[in-house]
Amino acid sequence: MEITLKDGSKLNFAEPKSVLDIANEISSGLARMACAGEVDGEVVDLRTVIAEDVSLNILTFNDEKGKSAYRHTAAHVMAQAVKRLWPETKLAIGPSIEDGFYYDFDRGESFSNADMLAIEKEMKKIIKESLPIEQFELSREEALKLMEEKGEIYKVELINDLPEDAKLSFYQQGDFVDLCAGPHLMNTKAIKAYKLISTAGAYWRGDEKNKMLSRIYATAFAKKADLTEHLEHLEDIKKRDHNKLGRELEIFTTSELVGQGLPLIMPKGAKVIQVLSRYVEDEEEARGYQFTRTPIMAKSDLFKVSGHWDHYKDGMFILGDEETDEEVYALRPMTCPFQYLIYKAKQRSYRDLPVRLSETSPLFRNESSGEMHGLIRVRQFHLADAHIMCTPEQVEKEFTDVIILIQDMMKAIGIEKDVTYRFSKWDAEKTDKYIDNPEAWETTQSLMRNILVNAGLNFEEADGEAAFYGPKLDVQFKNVHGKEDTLFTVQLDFALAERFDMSYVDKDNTKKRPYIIHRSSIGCYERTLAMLIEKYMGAFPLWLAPTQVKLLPISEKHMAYAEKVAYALRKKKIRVDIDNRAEKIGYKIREARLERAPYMVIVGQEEEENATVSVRSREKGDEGSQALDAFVARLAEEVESKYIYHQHAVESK
RNA sequence: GCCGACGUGGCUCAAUUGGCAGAGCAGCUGACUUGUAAUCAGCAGGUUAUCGGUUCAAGUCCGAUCGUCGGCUCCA
Repeated sequence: MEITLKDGSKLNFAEPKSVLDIANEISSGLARMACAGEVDGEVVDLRTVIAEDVSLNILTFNDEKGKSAYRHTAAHVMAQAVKRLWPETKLAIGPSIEDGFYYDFDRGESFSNADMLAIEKEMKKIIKESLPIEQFELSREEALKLMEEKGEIYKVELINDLPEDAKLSFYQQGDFVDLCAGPHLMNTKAIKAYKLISTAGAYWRGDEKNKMLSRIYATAFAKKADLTEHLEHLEDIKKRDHNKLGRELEIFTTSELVGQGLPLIMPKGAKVIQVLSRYVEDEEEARGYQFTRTPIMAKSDLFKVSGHWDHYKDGMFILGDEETDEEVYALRPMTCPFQYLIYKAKQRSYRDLPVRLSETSPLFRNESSGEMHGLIRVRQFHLADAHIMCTPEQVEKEFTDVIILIQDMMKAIGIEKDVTYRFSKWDAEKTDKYIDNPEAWETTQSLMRNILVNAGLNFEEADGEAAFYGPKLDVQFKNVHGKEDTLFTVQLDFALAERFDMSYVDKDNTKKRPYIIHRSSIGCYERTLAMLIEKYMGAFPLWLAPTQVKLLPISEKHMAYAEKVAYALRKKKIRVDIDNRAEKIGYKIREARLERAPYMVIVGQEEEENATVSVRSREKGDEGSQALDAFVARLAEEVESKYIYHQHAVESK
């Protein structure tokens, strides 16, 4: 047989050989590093015997899939340690994940810090014992018998749910056996560096109706130094956490008196949001949006028509008591029905379409108590929301224009490379979650997929992530903890025009249903602000910075000149703060740096005499002195160039 | 909502493991009038998240509530 390696070279063998043997043929060093193999693109165990011509890639810890096999093995070692310490513990599942691995256990109680240390210690023993890891397969009957004997009820459930013809693969190391498709390393001693990170509750099979198990998150690396680096990285991440930094920088605060999920945006945070929303509204207006202002609450009847009452009543703030009151109101969880009624307030002709209605909407959602997180998940927030009512012929262009708008917004705030796109579809199984109209779902989804493909977007598809009334394009962003959230969304709604009896009169003088696109441009301001804090570690780009110039007079004697400089800057709409305290200049600089001020301007006797300023920028540090006029012009231009960037984009279309 | 950890001046943290709540920074007042990452001195600031219990005695132990954090579930 002939084996083709990654670099194109070929090896010939007369006898069948395992992946590990072949790795050994290449070099003993590679064999030591090998975690798994990839045969004709399929990941296989090192034990897999190859008997025919294939292309083979030996995977090490440096390959994602090799890393995954390595960590999965570490997960088995951890599970073995837990079983040794607490034999009654039942095993659930233990996969590798992005930065490590976890294992879910049912021990009746959760793991304490002391338990975690004990587990780490036991893992060390298991690794030292150099237990060979062996793979074997069983028939369904034998597999069930083995797992039942061991009392592994979760494994029994897993086996029963596997298809009839599934191979039932097991891995064994010493006294420990686990149902597992692999691949795995050859011996427990291969695990060099590991660390238990945290414990958490997790529902069996991710269903809240099931029992809550105890999950242990951990990680493993091939080198100790890499583990240390990873742990340091985790510490660093905490420093950019918007929830900590945002409070330190006086962007927002919270109060127990106000309540959970109700952040108080402080002047600096409010300034960033104001600058952003002015920008967004100007951009939208330039692209043909009209603005509305609609009530923050409505009678329950409105939400009953839209269907939100059925789907999300538990998530709404309801004013009044349905049992006793004649009329019940609710704070609005979304803007759509209000804008639909504006659309319906007059007769629409095909000539009027598309109608693009935009609003910076305060919205209220009664999120469950465990869901709130800083500014990312809150109970009151402000969405840059809009609804586009258009004809079927206009849908593709309108949808594509929304994508362009969102991409322009992302460029403006500098995050276009930090996001991923998700095409969120319905799930035919979950009939209670989605409007039951399979045909409409299929038509709308294929229409949307075409639009996304034509727009050249690189997107993943996700089942069961759609809105109840239609599929979505979600723009996803990962926060510092690696948790993914939707930042922006565009939705194709095939259902609500019908429910609200919305129409337009077409060329042929018949009434037709418009298509509706729901979209946010810059998303919800609170969440976007959180993302910006983490992205820039509080050092906002100049045009967004709450304070653009921090003016630092050398002493109180130079306050008058400082005021003059401030006036010159403010005339150009540059946001200036003067530090007029009787402190030394070094002290003032230190504080201005901690505030992340983009520019510091130092003025003293020398500057006053020559009508100059001494500039210190966030990027370059001390830039020396410049003529006041020149500095003002430079800054004004730097801010302006950012702001008008996309206006040009519109004009050039 | 569920699992777990946590809650001491604005912030960061002490308090001999049940025995007088304390420090630094920030704040205020005064002095200094300063040239590129912390000037000096003084003052003020706490019903230890809240409520209840155990005890001669509770920041510390127990219970409930509220809130924060990490997960799970959910996210129109």
